[in-house]
Amino acid sequence: MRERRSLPVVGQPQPERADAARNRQKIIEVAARMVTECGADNLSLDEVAREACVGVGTVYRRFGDRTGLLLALIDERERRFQAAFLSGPPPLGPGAPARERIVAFLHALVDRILADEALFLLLEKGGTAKRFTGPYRVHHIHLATLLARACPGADAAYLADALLAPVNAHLIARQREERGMTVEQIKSGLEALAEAVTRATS
Amino acid sequence: MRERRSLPVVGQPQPERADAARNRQKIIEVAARMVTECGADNLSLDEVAREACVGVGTVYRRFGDRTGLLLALIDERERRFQAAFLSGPPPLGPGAPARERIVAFLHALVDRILADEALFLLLEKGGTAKRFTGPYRVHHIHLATLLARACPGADAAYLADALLAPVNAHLIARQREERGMTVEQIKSGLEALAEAVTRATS
DNA sequence: AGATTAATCGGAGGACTCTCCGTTTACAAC
DNA sequence: GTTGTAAACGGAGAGTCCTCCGATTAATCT
Repeated sequence: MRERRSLPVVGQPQPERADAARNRQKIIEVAARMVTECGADNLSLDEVAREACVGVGTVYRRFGDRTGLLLALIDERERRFQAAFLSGPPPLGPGAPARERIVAFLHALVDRILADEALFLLLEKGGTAKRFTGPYRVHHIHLATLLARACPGADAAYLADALLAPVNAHLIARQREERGMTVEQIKSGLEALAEAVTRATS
Repeated sequence: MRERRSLPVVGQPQPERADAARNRQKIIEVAARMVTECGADNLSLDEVAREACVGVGTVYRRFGDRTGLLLALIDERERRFQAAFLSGPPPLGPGAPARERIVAFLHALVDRILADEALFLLLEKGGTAKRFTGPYRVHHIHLATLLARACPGADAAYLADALLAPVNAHLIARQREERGMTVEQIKSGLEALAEAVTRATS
């Protein structure tokens, strides 16, 4: 047993080996292409591996499982979205009254989900574990913070879950396809909900 | 080509053949037992078929797919629940003011979901198609009717979706396990939501 | 350069869902 | 009984997800 070759830098996650990084990139590219080409629910990880010229094992080591790959595909747009509500211009970002920010956030979230609809549909099929692990947690914290400010005394954490629950790819898809609702109608439904909640407890 | 042997009785679905009925029953029994014994997420239809001494094809012809079997397992308790809110004693059944019935319904729905928690968790993983095909549709119609009475002028159909959305096995499981909420806390969160909605638009 | 070693690779294999279709069987009519 | 036929049966097989582990290789040390 010898000493470690180099001291690990705390806080800096060990950088990936060159081949690993290359493969991660290639897998993401191939998967993204296949999703836009063939629709997302037929996305087979075996096929992704084949098209990317790597073994199946490689896909799973890099991304853990199907859900992990989905989260990676969602990542880029999601970061922009998060930047927008955390530090962008009002009313989505800081600077506007909490109540307005809540409505702006819900509207933007609808658009966000529609932009990656197929991916979110797939994501929502995964087990509880990861479904609330990715973007959801961030959205929840943000909304709960705004709600705590807009309605002091209420259970902000619960209300955040309750407002987030109807903004869900499966439900929205069904409202549009089966009940013929437009995006505007959905947004104003959410707006009414948000206003009812913030008015009731202030 | 000969005439049909007997005239089909309109409205009465052709009765199942004896062997078919027997197999359906046996499959349901076996599946129910396996769920209570081994937990529900490890329920393999191959294994159900083996234990029930039928071919896999039989399971799929009887129930269509995994979700179909799940719905059949849920069915008995679900019927009792529906009878309770459609024609049972108030405040859940008819006779109480709409606003009270809404709260009573949401509370009862939480209990309903917890009673068959494992089954509902599985059910929610299925695609959009069947998830909104089974109990959901009935719950939605009922709640929308009550809402239309309690808040005339509002979009009752949308509000029903919005109130139903947070009553969802995955979310409730997470609220309890990860955030340590009690069932009572969840119920009073829902109650606050329902009151905010019905107050805002009346 | 050459050696060392831990990280990475890749694909065989197990378990699962669901489909297809040739074979068997329940039921009704005679 | 016998017979005809629509319905039901059952299991092989295709397509998936994911795991495991021996072979390979990138990065570092001398």
